[in-house]
Amino acid sequence: MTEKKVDSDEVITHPMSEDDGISFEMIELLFFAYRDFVADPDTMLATLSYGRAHHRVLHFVNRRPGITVAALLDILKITKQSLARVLKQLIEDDYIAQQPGETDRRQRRLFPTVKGRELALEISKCQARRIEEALQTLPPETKKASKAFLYAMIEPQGRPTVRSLNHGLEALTVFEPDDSSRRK
Amino acid sequence: MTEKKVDSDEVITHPMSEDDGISFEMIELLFFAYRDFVADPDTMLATLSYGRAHHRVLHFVNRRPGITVAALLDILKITKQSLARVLKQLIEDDYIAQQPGETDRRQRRLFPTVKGRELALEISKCQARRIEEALQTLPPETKKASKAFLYAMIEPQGRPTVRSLNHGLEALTVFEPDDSSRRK
DNA sequence: CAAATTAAGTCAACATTACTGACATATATT
DNA sequence: AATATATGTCAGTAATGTTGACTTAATTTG
Repeated sequence: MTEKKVDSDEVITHPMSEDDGISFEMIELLFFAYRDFVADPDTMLATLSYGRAHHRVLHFVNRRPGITVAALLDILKITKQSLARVLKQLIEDDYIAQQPGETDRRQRRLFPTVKGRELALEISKCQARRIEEALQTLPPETKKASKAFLYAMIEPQGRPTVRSLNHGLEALTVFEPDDSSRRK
Repeated sequence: MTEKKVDSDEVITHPMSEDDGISFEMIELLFFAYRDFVADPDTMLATLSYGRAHHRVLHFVNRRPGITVAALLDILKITKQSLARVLKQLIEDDYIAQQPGETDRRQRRLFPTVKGRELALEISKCQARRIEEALQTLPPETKKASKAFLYAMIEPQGRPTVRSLNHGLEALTVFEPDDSSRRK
């Protein structure tokens, strides 16, 4: 019966700290850095009544024009229903257009419109500016080291996707999984 | 009247790439790394029917036992209402306890219970493990460089808070703003 | 001391983003 | 012809966030 104590007795007053052998600093840096990192896009998109979800869809469609819905779902790790809502709006508002797949006409491939590309670039520029400004104040090797760290923080099975976005390995689930004759 | 073109004409087929002078790689690394970073806590807390919001409240209360509601709102940058909902549950479930402030009895200072501390530590350990595993594979200077980068990514006005969490500058809006006679 | 301010809680209403599960349609594949 | 796949859609629900107005209690200020 010692389970239920008086409130003032069971309370802990000393802070959790690095003494516990845990890198709280890094944990919190990730939290705060990411929070501020997405704040800019959030603000910009709010003027269009769009949210973070719209941004992500717009971004990856611009990074992989012709991406299929399935591949997009795989990147975003959200459900079809969640995607459908924001995608519908983006298409209605002419930021994204659909075209049936040439080889597989069940697919509805997603492409940015000119308007969509402009918006995506505007937002990315804003985020890139924050990154560049942060790096400016630091030694040049910081960028490489940070990239390596963030990359290692990603689940192994997600890493190929990330790489493919930057090195044009388009046949890697993301783009044209049918045209995989070139690799593998 | 050249604004409204046929769909197939106005579509953009080439990917946005680093050629546009923007570091998309870093942007996406932050996105994917953060997504996987919060996935572990999300999973653990889901078993308690808690979400990310609960985690954040629990975390900072453990990092700053005795924190006031106002200071917590300032860290989390959410509204009183959003906080109230999750805080109420955490108190009901005996993860967090309230005590009136000694000098200012309007305040309801928040403390972790033993149960709350245990949960917070468990989650932090999990996140720290991911960080340490990532760093293990990389040169030793990576940690310092990454910390510096993430720190520089935070809005300047938020940086003192981050530092205070790690260096016990408790009198910095976060903890005991009344008892500021000791420093300053 | 009375008035104003502050810390916190509460209520109502609402928006966004996410989820699940079931079902429909068209197209490919076997 | 039967099955599988890609996508869309519907209904219902949950978590998290917002705003604005109001209350209570305690502190500060004129």
